[in-house]
Amino acid sequence: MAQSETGRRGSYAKGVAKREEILARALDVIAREGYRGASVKELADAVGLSQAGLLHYFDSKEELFTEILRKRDELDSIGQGLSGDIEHGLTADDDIDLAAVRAGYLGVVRHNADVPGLVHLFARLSVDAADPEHPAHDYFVQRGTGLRHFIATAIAAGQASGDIDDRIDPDVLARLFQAVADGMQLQWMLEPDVDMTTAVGALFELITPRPAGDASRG
Amino acid sequence: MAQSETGRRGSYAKGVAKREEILARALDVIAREGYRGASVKELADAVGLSQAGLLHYFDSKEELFTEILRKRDELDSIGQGLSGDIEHGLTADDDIDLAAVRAGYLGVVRHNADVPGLVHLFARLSVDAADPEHPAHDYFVQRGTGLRHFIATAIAAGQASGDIDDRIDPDVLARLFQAVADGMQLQWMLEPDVDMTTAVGALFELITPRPAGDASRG
DNA sequence: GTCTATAACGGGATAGAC
DNA sequence: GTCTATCCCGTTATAGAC
Repeated sequence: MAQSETGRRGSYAKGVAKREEILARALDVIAREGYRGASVKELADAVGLSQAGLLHYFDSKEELFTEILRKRDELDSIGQGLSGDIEHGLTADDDIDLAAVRAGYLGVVRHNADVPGLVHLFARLSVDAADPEHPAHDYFVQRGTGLRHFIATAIAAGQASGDIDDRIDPDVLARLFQAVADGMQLQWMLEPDVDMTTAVGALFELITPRPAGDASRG
Repeated sequence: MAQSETGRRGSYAKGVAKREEILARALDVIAREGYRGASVKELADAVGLSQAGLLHYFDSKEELFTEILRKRDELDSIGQGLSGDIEHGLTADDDIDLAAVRAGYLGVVRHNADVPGLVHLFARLSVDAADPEHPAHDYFVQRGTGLRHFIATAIAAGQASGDIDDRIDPDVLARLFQAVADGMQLQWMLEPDVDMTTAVGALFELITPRPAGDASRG
């Protein structure tokens, strides 16, 4: 248990910076070269450190990977600066609408196509983190909660304004959205030709009472 | 590469039987005690063989696990005897309706709650199998295709009879269903309290034009 | 702070006895 | 057909030099 926190002492500043640099680099490497049960060694090579050198900054492999995920979320989340919000509960509930959710989702899908390794890592960890003992368990729980809150808020707003079918509870619908996102991701990993956009677009269409809903809000 | 096929010679009969017994036993153990990156050794112990003894029947660890999954599918698939159909393309397309899909799904959900280890193994492998080189890759592709075909057929029928919203292409909807099933499974693994049924019920509700659709067909 | 070297372990696979 | 024994590999983690 070394410096798991973000620099509580002045002299840690350098170390923290290096940590960040390592994470950024690792993210980059995994994104491009893929994650095939990546070992600390592999990552160390990519980062330009020895295995021991890398573990100097992270207490264990699992902590390292959890940090990588967290960093990824920090960099590109649903919108642009959503990630902070996801973790702390959203700040400005009002200017969230389904168009934003949709746009954000499309952006993520587009981006993910460029970083298959990260997607793989993410999927892998989300399964492993099912174990309550796993270091990333809480991370995934919180991430899911925040994400659903974000979506549910948008849905509730849409229902209030009559744009969205109000038969379904917003929280339930949010779960549905999350499930579809994760599930389609899985299908895409298995068969990269599938178009995640179509399925999600269908879901959007299903929740709109009107027949033709191309974009924008009513 | 030993006897990967099902008994091509008479004298293999015993071996095949033993294989089956091993798989059944392994399934049972994983179901109850969970799958935590299970090793061949662990499984061998559970089955009452040595590691080498077990590998006498399976060429590699990965083949073993793929076989386990296949066996699971054989035993409990969506309906009762669906699995064979899934693999070979459905036989009787006519008597499939959404009620059957729904009932089948509910059955699986209920059953899965009793075998968390299997669910975990399945999820783990479906991620790993994204790699085209993975021995279970084709299995998952085929399984998905069959499953979606099954669902799409039911949907198409429902649309024809006016029970289902016909805005969405059946194949796309089928993907959506699969995604929801997989995605909810993931959420459930992370937080066992979530009720998979509710979300899927919501999806069913979304695709029915009518407000109150409790069960049965129109 | 970073390296080399190595410990300590566990994995899957294989050889060979029975 | 099954076991024991062993091999060889890769893993994480640590000790200690620089």
